[in-house]
Amino acid sequence: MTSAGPGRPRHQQPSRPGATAREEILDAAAELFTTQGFASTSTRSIADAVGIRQSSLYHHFKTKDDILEDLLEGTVSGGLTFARAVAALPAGTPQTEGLAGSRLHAVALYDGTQLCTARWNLGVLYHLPEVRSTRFARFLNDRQELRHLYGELGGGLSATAAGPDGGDFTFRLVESLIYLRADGAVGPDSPLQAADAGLILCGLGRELPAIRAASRSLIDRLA
Amino acid sequence: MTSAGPGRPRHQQPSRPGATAREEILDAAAELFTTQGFASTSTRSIADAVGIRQSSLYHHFKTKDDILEDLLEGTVSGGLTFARAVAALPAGTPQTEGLAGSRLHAVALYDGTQLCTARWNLGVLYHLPEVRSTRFARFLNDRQELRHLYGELGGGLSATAAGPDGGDFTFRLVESLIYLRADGAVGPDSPLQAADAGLILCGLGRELPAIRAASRSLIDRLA
DNA sequence: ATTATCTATAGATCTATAGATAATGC
DNA sequence: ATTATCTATAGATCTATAGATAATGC
Repeated sequence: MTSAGPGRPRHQQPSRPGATAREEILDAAAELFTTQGFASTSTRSIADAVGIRQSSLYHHFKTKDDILEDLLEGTVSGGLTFARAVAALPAGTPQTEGLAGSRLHAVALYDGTQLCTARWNLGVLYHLPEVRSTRFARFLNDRQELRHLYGELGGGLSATAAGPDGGDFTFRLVESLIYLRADGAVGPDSPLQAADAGLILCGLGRELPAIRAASRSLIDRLA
Repeated sequence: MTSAGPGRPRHQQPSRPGATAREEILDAAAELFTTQGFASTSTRSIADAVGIRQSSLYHHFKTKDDILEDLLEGTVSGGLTFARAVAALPAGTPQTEGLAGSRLHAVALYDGTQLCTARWNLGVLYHLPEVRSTRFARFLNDRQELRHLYGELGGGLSATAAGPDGGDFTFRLVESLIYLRADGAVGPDSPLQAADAGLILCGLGRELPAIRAASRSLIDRLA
């Protein structure tokens, strides 16, 4: 299903989505890390899931930590790019801020949808003690920047509109979708309603339909 | 500083709170599990932190999993006992439900305070994939019962007063304190404000001072 | 020549058990 | 006799490296 490139044929055939061997490894690792845990998942079990030998992983990744870093980075990079684009738009023009909070809503909806619909619920790995180390500084920095952008976008809103801490509160509500999903309350099947549910709480709920329309147009333009 | 009981003297002296060796082990394990991760923490490092030999752990616990089970159970048992007592009170009498939501508030405040002030932030272990196994059925069942009690207590309230899902939403907000604390926004120093902050969002905020007084009296009577 | 796989293995763990030893309480 | 510790170790891992092999592209 994959690398038509050179090299010795595989010991076993894989049954894994992914255009390249590297992507198959990432997908298998994501499944095992989220269902068995990171430290409990051996490089051997990842390799088995892909259909290659344990040592062959090291042709694609330098260490096991590198696999996790790639996965974590992938969960935040899209949202960060989107949030940067939204934050770069001039605020207050009818198109971008026709309704107070629509920029914040758009970012939250984008992120929340991603968290709910991604193939694996990798967010459960965010708070692993292992991830706090400087080894994952790039991911941690990106997540921190995203959090700050929420703060900026929520900064101009009234206290009730974005919750007690402004945009930072919205950020935390969006990330709480991770645990909703872990408990089975939300999933790829019912993503948008849940993301909206999180936002209703922000006080944005009063004008949700109009805000939703405004934020959708932002997403269409920027995503 | 501990077990004055019989047995050979310890190889090294511990510097760990706890009236018994068992409690010292639990405290050391809690620190290491929350800061290094469960699977990444070896039984040897727990023993080192206590000042005993690795194999001596097995006199107090049958397996490493048993240590985790004890710790998890300890985070939920107090709140469950309290919630059962509150739910057993007749609803609607002035003393117990003088204000709509004060029973729910009392339970949430009790749990939230515990999550914020406990010596270690063990809640970060709740969503470990390892914990989902039947091995931890007792903890999982207790947490599920607590969740149901939130649902009962929130069932009679208006939708806005307890959030979109009733008490279940309050349950999730309270548990989100775990991640607030992991991010340093809340801790043993600023527990009650944060727990209240979580509740403001439930819509209970409107009459918070009066509700707080009613729930405090519940806590004083039952805790 | 480059790429991707394989076999084989070093070296470092890690959990749990077996059995000896020392201190106390009866 | 009971309790709590210790030493020693079995047996099973686990990560990462070294070097051989096979397929492709130039």
